[in-house]
Amino acid sequence: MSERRKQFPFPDFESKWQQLWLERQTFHAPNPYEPGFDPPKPKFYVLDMFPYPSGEGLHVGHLEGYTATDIIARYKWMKGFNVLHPMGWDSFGLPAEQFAIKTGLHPSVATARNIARFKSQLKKIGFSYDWAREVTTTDPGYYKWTQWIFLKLYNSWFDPQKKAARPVDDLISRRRLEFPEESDDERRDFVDRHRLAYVTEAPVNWCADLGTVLANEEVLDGKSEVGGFPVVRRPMRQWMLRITAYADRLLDELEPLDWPESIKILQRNWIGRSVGAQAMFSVCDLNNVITVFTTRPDTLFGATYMVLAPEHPLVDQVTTSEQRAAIEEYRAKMATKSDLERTDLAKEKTGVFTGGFAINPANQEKIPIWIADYVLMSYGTGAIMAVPGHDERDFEFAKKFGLEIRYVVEPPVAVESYFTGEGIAKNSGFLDGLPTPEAKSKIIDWLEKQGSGKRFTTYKLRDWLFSRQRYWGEPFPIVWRNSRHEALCESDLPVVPPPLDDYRPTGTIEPPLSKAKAWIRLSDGATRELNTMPQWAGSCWYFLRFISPNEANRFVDEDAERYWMSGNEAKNRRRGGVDLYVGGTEHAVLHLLYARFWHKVLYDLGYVSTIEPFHRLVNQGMILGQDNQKMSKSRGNVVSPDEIVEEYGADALRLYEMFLGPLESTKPWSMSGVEGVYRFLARVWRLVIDENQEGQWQLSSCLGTVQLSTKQQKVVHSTIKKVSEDLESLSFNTAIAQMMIFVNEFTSAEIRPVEALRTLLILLCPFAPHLVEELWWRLSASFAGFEGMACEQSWPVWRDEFLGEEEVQIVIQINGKLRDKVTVRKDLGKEELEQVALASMKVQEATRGKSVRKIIAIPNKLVNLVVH
RNA sequence: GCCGAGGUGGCGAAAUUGGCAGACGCGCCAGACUUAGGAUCUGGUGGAUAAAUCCUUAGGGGUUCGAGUCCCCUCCUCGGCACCA
Repeated sequence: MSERRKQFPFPDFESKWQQLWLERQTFHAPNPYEPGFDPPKPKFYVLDMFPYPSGEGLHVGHLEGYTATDIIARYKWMKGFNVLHPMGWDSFGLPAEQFAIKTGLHPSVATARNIARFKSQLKKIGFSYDWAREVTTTDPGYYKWTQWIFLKLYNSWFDPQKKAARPVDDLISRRRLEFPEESDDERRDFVDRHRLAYVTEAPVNWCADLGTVLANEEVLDGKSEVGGFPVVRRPMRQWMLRITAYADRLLDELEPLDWPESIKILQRNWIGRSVGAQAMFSVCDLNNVITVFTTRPDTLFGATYMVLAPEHPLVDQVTTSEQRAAIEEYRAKMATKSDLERTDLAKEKTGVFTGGFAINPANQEKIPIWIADYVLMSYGTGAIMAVPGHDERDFEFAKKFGLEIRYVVEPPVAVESYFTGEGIAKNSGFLDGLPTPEAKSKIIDWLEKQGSGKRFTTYKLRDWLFSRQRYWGEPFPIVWRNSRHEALCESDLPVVPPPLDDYRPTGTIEPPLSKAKAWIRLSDGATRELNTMPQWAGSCWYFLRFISPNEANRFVDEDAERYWMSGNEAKNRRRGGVDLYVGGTEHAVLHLLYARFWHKVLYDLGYVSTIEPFHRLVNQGMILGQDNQKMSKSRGNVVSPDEIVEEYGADALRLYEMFLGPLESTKPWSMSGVEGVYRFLARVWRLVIDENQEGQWQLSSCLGTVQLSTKQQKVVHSTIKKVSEDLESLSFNTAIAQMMIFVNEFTSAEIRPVEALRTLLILLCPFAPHLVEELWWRLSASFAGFEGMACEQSWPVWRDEFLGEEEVQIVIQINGKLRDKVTVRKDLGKEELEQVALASMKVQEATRGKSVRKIIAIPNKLVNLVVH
């Protein structure tokens, strides 16, 4: 096929226009105070999720979002906006390093090569990126500022009163005032416990095959998200970021964002705010209490036993000597099991009695304390009060081990076994007769008065495990001295990783950086932190660096940040952010949550002007292979953009990416579909260009400057309207369909009015920019109105008076079924419509011998006769 | 199990406030032009039927003059979470 002559000569002109756009800096957006900056112009920041440059290159799935944003960017330029549309590379992190290990190439070499490959692929598609703003997370000039932001996190704490991050210095001086007698070391310990970036020894997700720990978000079903290797829990000393401090703000400030509701729900579920109470149970014969969290404090009188997680610190003390052997056996069994195995056993409840008892604070009854793996150490307090009458899990456990079941809530309709809904309290002393919400509130008040409980909110969200035992990541700007961590000065940034030849995992928990003996030791005896940051670090703020990628003195230029991130509502400029952010759902709880967290910290400390980074978010759907399966190398169904550009051209690729269906939905690729839009582009070409006897392309002889017919006028203006409106709602597929209708209409015209073609070319320009520029340029040789480049024309405006006709077709129904169609004057009144309908021959036939009960007439639409 | 998104011709899909179901494209069929067609142009194309007509938006019920669209139930597909107290 490639031997065949192309239907239009895209190979001759695509690179020509790409070069011209570059040379003339057509899509360079000036910042405030820069030459060419035009203050009255509105701004528009349209952003893609930047890729990590893998060795595989791009496939057509990546390009769907990129094409959509490019069309919007070009459209906004034509609408008179100053458009920020940048691209860069998320080049640190596990995938890049795994690839490097596989191929034996140093990550820096492989990364540079992959970036070059990705960039040339993107350039061939004619995206209007402002390449002067390109950023690379592995560039020292970039990660200097990633490290700088880490220092801000390290040197801040979360003030619960203000619900905001504040410099840790404030905390130190405050502490000094409050506890003047405290030693420096004690004060440091206190401060270190409050930093937003802190070190802790905690059970973490260790993946031996990857040689690193992983964040909760990176572990799926007990396996690593990258590679699918087994992950086990083990205690290790790690860096954490205190994202949990922001849980409420991450939830509440999510509400006003223009994001898909489904993504908001994913984030809400991940944060998992749960409102209830803590209650304290004293342990019999021990001077100790077990604190539990419950969302149903109203069922306290129904708590007939307690369960501790096997790892709970009080298990040892509670266990009696008779039960110790059984408890130890159970705990040992649990310790060897991975999280996956533990949840797999979920079908059948297991557990062991500790021999110990606690006192139910509500009724002073003695209740047994068990341990069971259905109680998780990582949630709530790691201990529960079991209410088998009103909780499914407690019910199953109580049934299995013959524990007492007591019902304390009367359900609205009688149920067997257990009832988890709301009802009326019973068998609950002073709560009896109260509906659930009132009972909850009353028992909490009572607990608080007794000093044995309080209102409490728990979250599923855990602090963010921020260190990795990897080579290819940002080094921490931290050194250790006398087993204490210390921040480096800003002037020491960037901390550049040592040029290791052997950067593979060590096979132990020691990070690869431990191999760089000389790099580790500083002259003053301090040693460097050996962990590196996770992949997500660089992507937490890249959208800010795009604003001023070469700024040397600050992570982002202040004026430029205020300009590009500002909201469009004058009344609330804090409600700003990127105007349109397009990317896949896979980042719903990882990147999008982390980036929001960093942004809020930067906002609190006064470094950025908006509380949220991304005002409007759109998720593009996945593109499946032609076999309806997920595109993957192993299935052999990957479609590369290179072959499409070669065969059909960049414009056909762009157009098909948008024509195959709505942006948000999952849909399969089809090669014959590509041919379809390719044929459409060829029809546009032939609308303007003919082939002469010698086989050369020349302007068509059918072109002319003639008056448009009413019908043509209507097609032109309804196309302007449809394309404009569909672009605003990102309905690219239907916009293209309308342009096809336009072309079908004018293909059959004897003389093709140049004015109409000019409008079509402008509308098509954001979609198929190369073809349009070429035709525009060729037309400019013989016709007026084609000065400059097509992409610099202003967007056309439709006029309603050309949309309508004097006559409209009216549908006549009998009992809701279509019986006839008539053409009448537009806006004909109801009474006249009824007369017209009754006069119809078909209606008279159908209603003969029957009575017309009712007539519904909707002007310009239909008449429905109800007949018996 | 829970939460979310979906289910419309042979295929990808359209369808303001409920108002002609299937726009547009692919595929298929026929014709034209051609030495030729895997190019192009023109016409046709949801299903059943000889036809008038009837049926048709996963399935069932409901509201309505009128339902792809609103309400209730069931089934299926995809995505997320998963003993979260």
